[in-house]
Amino acid sequence: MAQRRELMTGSTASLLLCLIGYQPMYGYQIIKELERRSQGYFRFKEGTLYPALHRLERAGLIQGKWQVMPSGQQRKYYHLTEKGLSILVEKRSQWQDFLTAMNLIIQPAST
Amino acid sequence: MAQRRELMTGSTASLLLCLIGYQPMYGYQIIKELERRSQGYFRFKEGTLYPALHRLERAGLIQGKWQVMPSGQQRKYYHLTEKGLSILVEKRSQWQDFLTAMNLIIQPAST
DNA sequence: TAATAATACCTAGTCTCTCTATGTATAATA
DNA sequence: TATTATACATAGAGAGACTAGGTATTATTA
Repeated sequence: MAQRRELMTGSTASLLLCLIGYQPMYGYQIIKELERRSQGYFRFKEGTLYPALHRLERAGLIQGKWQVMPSGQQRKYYHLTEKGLSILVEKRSQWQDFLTAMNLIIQPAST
Repeated sequence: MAQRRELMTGSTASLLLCLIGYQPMYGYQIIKELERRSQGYFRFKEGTLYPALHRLERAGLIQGKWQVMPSGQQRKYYHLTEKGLSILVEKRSQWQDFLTAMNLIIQPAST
């Protein structure tokens, strides 16, 4: 919550790839979904999300497509590319490694 | 390892407070201890560690004291301040919250 | 109906943090 | 004697999160 900013760097890309991996999503939806699924913990700012999405797209991990709603509203849906999927798999295992290492320090069993 | 840089931001302060909380330590020792305890995962660069220690000291969370070894070598031992201890407690619980939220996204149980 | 809130996208500039590269100095080892 | 390990330090580059601002449409509410 308050202190989240610090732990955020580096987790952002994983979170976005993960969500978009479930199903194609648009930016605003991602913000809401992240908040819902994390039970209110993640509250991405637009100034964080949109640049992050653009970075992922430039890197070829996701691809965005504009869609016009019946109402006339425009949304940019992002879906995972093949490369994005393989990076997602990689990032999941990196998260596990990081988690393991952190717990060795943060929750000490002994000396 | 390779990708650690990303996940690192924000965990550094917690790791340092944690280690120094176990016992007063000096910089070089912290690098070695972090690597040992994390079974090789954490390999802090000096350019990361020393500025981080200085930040923590400026913030009043740790305090450094020069000590001269019998050999003549100088080491700067850091110990936790009271404020540092309370922040450490806080950071431990923040880590738990972050971990919980991440796992809700990264390891989905359902929709 | 008018005002407000929610939806939906965007970015320039600031701030903070990690890392590279570099410097200094001593002790231990080959 | 030369090299490696120990021990500290910082300037500058690069990356990413956030603030603060902008545009536009739709839905709600007073």
